[in-house]
Amino acid sequence: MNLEERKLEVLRAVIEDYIATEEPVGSKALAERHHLGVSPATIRNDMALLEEEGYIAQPHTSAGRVPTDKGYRLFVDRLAALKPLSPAERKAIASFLEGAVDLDDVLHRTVRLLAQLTRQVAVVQYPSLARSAVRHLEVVHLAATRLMLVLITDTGRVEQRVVELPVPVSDGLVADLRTTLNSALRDRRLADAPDIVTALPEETGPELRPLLTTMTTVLLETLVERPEERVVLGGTANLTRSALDFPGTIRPVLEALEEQVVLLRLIGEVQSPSQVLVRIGEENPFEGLRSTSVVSVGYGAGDRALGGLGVLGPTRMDYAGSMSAVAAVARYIGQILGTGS
Amino acid sequence: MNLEERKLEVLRAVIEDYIATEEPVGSKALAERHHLGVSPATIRNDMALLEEEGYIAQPHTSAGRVPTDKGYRLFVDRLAALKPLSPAERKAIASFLEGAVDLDDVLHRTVRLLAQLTRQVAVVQYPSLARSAVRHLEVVHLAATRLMLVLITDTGRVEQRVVELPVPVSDGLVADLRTTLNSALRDRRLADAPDIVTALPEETGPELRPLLTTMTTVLLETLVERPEERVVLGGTANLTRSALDFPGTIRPVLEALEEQVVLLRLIGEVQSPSQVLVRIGEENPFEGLRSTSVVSVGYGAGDRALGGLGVLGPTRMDYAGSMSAVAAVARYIGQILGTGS
DNA sequence: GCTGGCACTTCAGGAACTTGAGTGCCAGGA
DNA sequence: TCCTGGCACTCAAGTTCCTGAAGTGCCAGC
Repeated sequence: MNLEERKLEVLRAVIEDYIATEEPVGSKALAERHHLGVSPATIRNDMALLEEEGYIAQPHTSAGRVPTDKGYRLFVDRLAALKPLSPAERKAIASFLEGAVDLDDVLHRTVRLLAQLTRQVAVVQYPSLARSAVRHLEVVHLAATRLMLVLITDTGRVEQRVVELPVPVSDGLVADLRTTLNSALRDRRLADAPDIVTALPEETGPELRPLLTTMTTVLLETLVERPEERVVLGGTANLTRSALDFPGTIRPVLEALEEQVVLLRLIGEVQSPSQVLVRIGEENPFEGLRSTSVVSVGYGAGDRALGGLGVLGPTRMDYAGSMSAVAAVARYIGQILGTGS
Repeated sequence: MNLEERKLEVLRAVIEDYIATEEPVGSKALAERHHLGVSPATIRNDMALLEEEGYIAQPHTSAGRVPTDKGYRLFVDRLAALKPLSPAERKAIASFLEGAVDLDDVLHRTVRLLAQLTRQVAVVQYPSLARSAVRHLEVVHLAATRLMLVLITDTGRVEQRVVELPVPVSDGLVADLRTTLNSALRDRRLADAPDIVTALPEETGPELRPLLTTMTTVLLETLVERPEERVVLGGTANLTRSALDFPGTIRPVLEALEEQVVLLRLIGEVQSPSQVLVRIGEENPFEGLRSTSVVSVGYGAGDRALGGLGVLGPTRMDYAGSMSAVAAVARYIGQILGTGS
């Protein structure tokens, strides 16, 4: 084993021990717990080198070493093998999710499952509207001048908007509207809706045209252009597992987690399924999350990403385990939503 | 001012100062900050009496006094006048909630608003299905043997269930089903649905009967008997405002807040609107919430309670302010949902 | 290039002490 | 009968000091 290899082994050992003990790890402890085949003194030299290169640091002179963000990064990139899940974990995933009754239910169960598997904070994004396809568009005639537009997607999302009309409309006209909208949009992606819909009024009779225009405008504005992206959050109690993880308090973390915008940027940015993304400490774009890491992945049917999910925890977290769990759960959810429950 | 009156005044003063300073309050400080017209020595005597009766306590011999749960209870019952909201607060409520696009949006805004007004954790329950009325029932023919039942209530809730059928059905039959269900259930409360629905099959033709039975069974089972009660939570970061509020950690509190069941029992139990309920410390039915207080109230249209909302914080909280805020927001929400947005 | 030895640094924890806030009680006065 | 000022007492919190333990860096020797 040459110097470079051994240094990497030492880094791995430092990280593993630090994750396990939550305390700075010294050369002697390393020599005892890992059979590196060299003496503590040699390890000390290697550690001095690793520190020079910025992979580990000392909280104070007479303490052991602690991995830096850069150290974790190297670990994640080169050293962390995805561990296959235990049979018990696989079973937990399956049993946790069976019996879900609708989309809300599936996602709430998922977030609990992830939080439990990883013992971290879990975040699951609702399937993005833009990337979903229309399964059905219903128009409900609530009152003479009031319609409700109900959109049902192939991923199980249901969105509704109430629309006030300038003039009363008849039931017959509403039925026409329903037929027109459905035959034009069924099974099409919402992302494609703008193009499809703008051509519609020209193809229809003059009677339907104003109503159709009103409704497609609502559809585009509130469901396609400014779609309500939603996320579910769970396991926040896990933030308190170790008091040492966060400088001072968990307050900034909780505050960041309250912002949907933040959560969406963390796990909702377009990600291909099966490509696990890890953001470590300072790599995070948000002030309050500088001492946390985020492990996220897209989920979807096949290569079509519907949304994202992930976990968030202290930089001192079990990256290998989290990455495996996140990937496995995403695969599972992709299947469930792909079949259109 | 006789002894009893003065004792109450002293209790009020202790509570007010304790809430303001977060520190045990002594007789001298009280005499200075409140013009009670007596000397510290006299206040000391009164405090000794209040302590004997269990309204205040000493953390240790040489410290000032701290209110007990019993003290807060007396304060809330006899001393706390609802403070009228400031114009700024009224304006905040109105502007926060205008422009909400659907029910989810209304409730999410509400929870943020409440958390911000009270600087506590806020909880808002979705309008209870059982207490809502049916605005429309839609049946979507997804595939030959697969229907989706969509329920739209007058409070804006939309629930859907996918139903697999044993045999294929025609579009015409589905239309019949839709008409039958709607004419029977529209504008009726879901709580009354069981009675209405059981009589239905007998009144219909033999062709529709099996389908109708299947669908009403689903309707009753998943939407009436085991309805999905939901809540929205916000402002958890406020738990960290003062480190002293919770013995040890906020962990048990966060854990309790993750349980929908717990939240529902806290704010969802049938409450009449305009009757603010306060649960103080040990009065709470949950282990993890023994050092928190919950201020809750029902909201609804008129005297019909649709759901509950409230805030949760340390027992050392501003009861008067929280009660006012909770009541005002509930009134506002009741109006919005009553008009059927 | 590795190892054992050694001097050095720093933190954690405990003991002893001081300080200050606050109390309880009592005797005297309205 | 009730209030007040005075006084001795108690206890937590902060300060200082000390010691032990853990860990390092460096160096000479193999």
